[in-house]
Amino acid sequence: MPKVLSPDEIQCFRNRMCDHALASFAKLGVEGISLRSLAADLSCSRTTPYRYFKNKADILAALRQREFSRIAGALEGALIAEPDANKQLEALCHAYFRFAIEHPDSYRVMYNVAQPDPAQYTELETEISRSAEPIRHVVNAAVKAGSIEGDPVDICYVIWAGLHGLISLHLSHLLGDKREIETLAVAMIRSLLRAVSTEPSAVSQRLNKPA
Amino acid sequence: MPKVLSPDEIQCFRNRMCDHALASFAKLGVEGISLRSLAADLSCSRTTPYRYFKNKADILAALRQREFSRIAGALEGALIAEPDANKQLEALCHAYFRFAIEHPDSYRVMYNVAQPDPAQYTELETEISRSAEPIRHVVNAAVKAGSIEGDPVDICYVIWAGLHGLISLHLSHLLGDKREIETLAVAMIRSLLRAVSTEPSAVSQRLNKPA
DNA sequence: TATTTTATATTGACACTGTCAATTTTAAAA
DNA sequence: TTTTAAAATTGACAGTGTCAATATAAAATA
Repeated sequence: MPKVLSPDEIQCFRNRMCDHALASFAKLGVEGISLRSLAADLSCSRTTPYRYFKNKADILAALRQREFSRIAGALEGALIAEPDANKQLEALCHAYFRFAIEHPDSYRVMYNVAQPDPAQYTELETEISRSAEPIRHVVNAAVKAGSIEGDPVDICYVIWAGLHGLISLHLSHLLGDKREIETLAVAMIRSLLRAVSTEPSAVSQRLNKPA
Repeated sequence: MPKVLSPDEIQCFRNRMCDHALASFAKLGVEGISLRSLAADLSCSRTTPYRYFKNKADILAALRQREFSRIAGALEGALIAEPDANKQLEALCHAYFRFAIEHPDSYRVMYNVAQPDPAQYTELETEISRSAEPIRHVVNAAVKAGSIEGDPVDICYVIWAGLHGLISLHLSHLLGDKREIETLAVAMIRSLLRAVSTEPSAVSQRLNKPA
């Protein structure tokens, strides 16, 4: 009988494909990169990828699932043992920014690429919601501890949107290249914590005054 | 001699093309819509658009320029005569959200579509920076009046990012369809004003407590 | 070892795309 | 009515995603 591909071999091919697709999709968009050129990168024929992926959109979904899993892991790793829930939240926000700045292609593929039939890829959606869990967890704890106040879901969304908005504008080169993104990230995190915290003194500093 | 197209006729064709391209590009992306199908919408031949646009990317640039001009006009119109700079800023933020919610396709085309050779389209970039001017103006006035404190550019970016982030997540259906976007918008604006304001009492309310 | 078997890989083919060149149409000027 | 050149159409080409048909090669069988 024939040689059957082992699960490891299949996973290896899929990973190599995702590796090559990551930078390409992020730079030129999914439609800007041909399946044929990706196949050439892997030194295989034009239709070989069809044995490992259903179609081109399936490659994108696998890639996004991998990258969402990656950021989820990074955020889970940033859940430090720290009694002060506000400091925990601050560390988490910094970890979110750090991942986006260090892996801009990943972030672009996660949020800036149109995914056809998103509801069809349940494992992708699982990783997406896993990536949101650490913030949910810390915010819930902080609300229970009383260090921040309000509807936890609203707070999560406001914080997430603040982080995501700044990263999104930065990655679209809309923030003026002279501004240091790290400085803006610190300002944004300080603003968000100040907005939701019950004790203004803990994060009392305002945005930097002009130099 | 021949019939020469008047500037009005040229503008009319370009506008009709942008009208059809708006919803199409927003829904399926630029590469998901063929120039040929757009031409069919206009009941003209496949290559007729090439007399009015340099190429497909040029259609996108013209469309984005038009939509950025539209939001710029909306924000300029929201610059109310109001002595309280914080209320002015709040009105402007609401106008920003209102435009995005009422014109989701426009917003998607403005921020969610990869524009090839962006630096080449100077008139587009002009409209982009015009759309940012009202916020800059109000923030500068508020800083001068002392009602908000900090580096004006940082503050503009933080506010813009907060608004944009929430809209971006909403338009990507990442906010949970049950949440009312208007509620979240109010919460976000309140958070941003609270974050930059010098007088917490003016915008003292925190995010809504759970129901 | 030689043959069969069948999963894997490749090539062929098709409809479709963006864009240029060559051609036809058309309306105003002569 | 004829001329003229802008405007519109058609032809053509390389390139795309994807399916069907074919070729390859490795493992199981004889």
